Amino acid sequence: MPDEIRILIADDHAVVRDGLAAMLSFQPDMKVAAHAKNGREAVEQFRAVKPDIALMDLAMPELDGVAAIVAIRSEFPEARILVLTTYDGDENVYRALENGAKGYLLKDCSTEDLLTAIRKVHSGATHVSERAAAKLAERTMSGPPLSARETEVLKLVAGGKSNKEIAGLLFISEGTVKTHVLSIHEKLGVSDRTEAVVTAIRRGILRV
Amino acid sequence: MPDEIRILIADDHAVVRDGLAAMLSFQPDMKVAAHAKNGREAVEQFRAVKPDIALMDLAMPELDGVAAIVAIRSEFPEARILVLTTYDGDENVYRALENGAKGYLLKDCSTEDLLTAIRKVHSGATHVSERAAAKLAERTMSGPPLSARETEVLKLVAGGKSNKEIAGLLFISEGTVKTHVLSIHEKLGVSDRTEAVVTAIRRGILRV
DNA sequence: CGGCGGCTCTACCTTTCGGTGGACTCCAAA
DNA sequence: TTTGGAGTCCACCGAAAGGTAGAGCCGCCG
Repeated sequence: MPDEIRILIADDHAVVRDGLAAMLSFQPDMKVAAHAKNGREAVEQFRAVKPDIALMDLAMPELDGVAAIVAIRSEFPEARILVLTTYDGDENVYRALENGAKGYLLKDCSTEDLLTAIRKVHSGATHVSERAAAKLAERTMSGPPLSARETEVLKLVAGGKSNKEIAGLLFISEGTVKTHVLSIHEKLGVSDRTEAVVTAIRRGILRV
Repeated sequence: MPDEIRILIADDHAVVRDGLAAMLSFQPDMKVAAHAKNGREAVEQFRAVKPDIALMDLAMPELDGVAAIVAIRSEFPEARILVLTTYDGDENVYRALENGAKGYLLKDCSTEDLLTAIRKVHSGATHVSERAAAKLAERTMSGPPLSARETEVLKLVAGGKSNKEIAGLLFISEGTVKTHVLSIHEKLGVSDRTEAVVTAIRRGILRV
């Protein structure tokens, strides 16, 4: 059957994978071609079965969804990847689409939405859910992104490190760390390190 | 058919609900009796259909899983509720079981594990996954729980409030706030407010 | 080439936090 | 009834963080 859509499901939750597979098994024009429980497996399976669509969660161990997208698209630039994930901050939406995902759906969408999205992406279109699009707009609105160094500092702040400890770990002066922390405050629109960390977690810049 | 297990699925993600339903539809001895997309609906649906088992996620809007468990069990003390959720801190495992959940599974379990757990709980036994049990042990090990007041203070700390601001909001002195923050540090095993917030989020004491 | 942004550093100041060591009430459990 | 924990308050100290105002270096892009 030539019009069958062959699908790769990548999600670290077995019950979600199996549930999706069971759900898709009712669709005559779709077939689950492979499963993957982390990003590494997703890349391997993509290479092995060359699915028409990859349904990809973002929060996965070993290699996260964005990294898997990057790896797959560097090898198969035509890959059609549809992100299907839970509520994630704007940063994840941005990173996924920036790296070539063709669609972005939240898991609270309906089955019909999912099937529609799969067919749309398979036909070459893109599909971003309203809420994901809203998050993207949010991210675009909310000022310049953190630099690599700032993100590095922020991670250590989230680990409860003091400015002095961070300075030691990064081989820079405590004053420089303060400068970074202050520009993090500005960019995130907060005024202390605790709120900075919470905001970053909520927006998907940091993981817990 | 007298041995059919009638199941209520409560999860805020439609694709997860539908996926689980599709998966369970392959089991001849099980039947999905109702769906609920939040805690309030879960209580209503439980009352309406009186399922043999409720499969309950914890992170839900309107009324969270634990609150729904409390409500259902106050009305139906014999209710058999099986929690099926993603990685959650030890605090959630504790609260769910403390309030009468009969089982606790993580979503990364296999389909067989889930079916086994459903049958076990239906037969009157309890079923807690290894990883959930490990979290429970962790919680038991990690000292006394936060008091209500301390949790209240911690929420405000997570909101980026200073001790002085918290004092104003709670109508207590700044010194008292400091006392609370210090005992939060002790109980969580940290030494600054930022780490306290991150630890609390990881353990499920605070939500982002 | 010139400008801009990221990264680094310095100096100085004020505010906040972390930590110690108390003290007093109230209430519940032993 | 006594003990203990929670919650409230106090005073004090040094350390850390927040904030300001610079400055220099480097690499990229117009």
